Amino acid sequence: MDWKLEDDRPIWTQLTEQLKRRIIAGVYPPGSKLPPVRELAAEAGVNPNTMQRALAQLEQDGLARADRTAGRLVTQDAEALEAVRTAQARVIVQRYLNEMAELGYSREEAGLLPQKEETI
Amino acid sequence: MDWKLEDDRPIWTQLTEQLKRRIIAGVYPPGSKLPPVRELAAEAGVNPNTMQRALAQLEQDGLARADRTAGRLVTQDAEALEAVRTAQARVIVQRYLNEMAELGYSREEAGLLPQKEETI
DNA sequence: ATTATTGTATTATACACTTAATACAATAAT
DNA sequence: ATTATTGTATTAAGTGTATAATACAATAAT
Repeated sequence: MDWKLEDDRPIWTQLTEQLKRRIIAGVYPPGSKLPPVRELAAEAGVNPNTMQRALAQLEQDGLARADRTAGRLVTQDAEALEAVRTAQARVIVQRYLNEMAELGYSREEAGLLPQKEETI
Repeated sequence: MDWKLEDDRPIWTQLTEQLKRRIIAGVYPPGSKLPPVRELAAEAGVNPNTMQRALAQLEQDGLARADRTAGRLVTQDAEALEAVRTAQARVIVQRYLNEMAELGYSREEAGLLPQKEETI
């Protein structure tokens, strides 16, 4: 999974999102140690300050906590992770349906398109 | 349809998107005259300069053109409008599927959820 | 004990976005 | 003819984002 950054939203928010996705997807398993800020920043090609900000948000969202010098650990609360995952999914589905509705697609059309997106 | 503005992306890009949606949805029919910049700006609660920028982008995308003092007219090319609509839909569907995949949902799950989003 | 690694903080700079306040040119309305 | 309306341009100020360059404190590694 690469670091994909668009330029229309603050980088640090996008970094937080992608860190969340990696944690949810098991790239950084519960209880494991995250790579150091500087390393993550280098990977993503951003300034360490920017990655630091993204990690601070991750921490505020309860998905990791810093141990000063021991590094930064992913939360071990598997239920919390699953809760985040379903919450994210709900947001994504709702936004999808909303956007399609604004384009004038019916609920049925919007519901069917993701299964055969070649037909669009 | 209200002017919904989030604060994590430039306002002018969001305004352009919503103007597009209104045109596609027929709020501003093909060939019709758009409200003046100042009026649109007042409606949306933004600075006229910001709305001006959004309209300039709309123009660059070929959905309207300005007549100096006669106001700004929506394109009459209905086919172009339909093309924009399907292009938008394609983007939305693809992004939806991509985001769900990143959360670890299979193609089938992602395709089914929009039809019964209550189950999430 | 010394060194390296880690998270964190600070200061300065540059840039894009947004608002505010005007102003101008062209033409529609009167 | 005069006025109002329209799109457009300009200048200034404030804010948030991102980078760059350092520095510090705590502790793991040696």
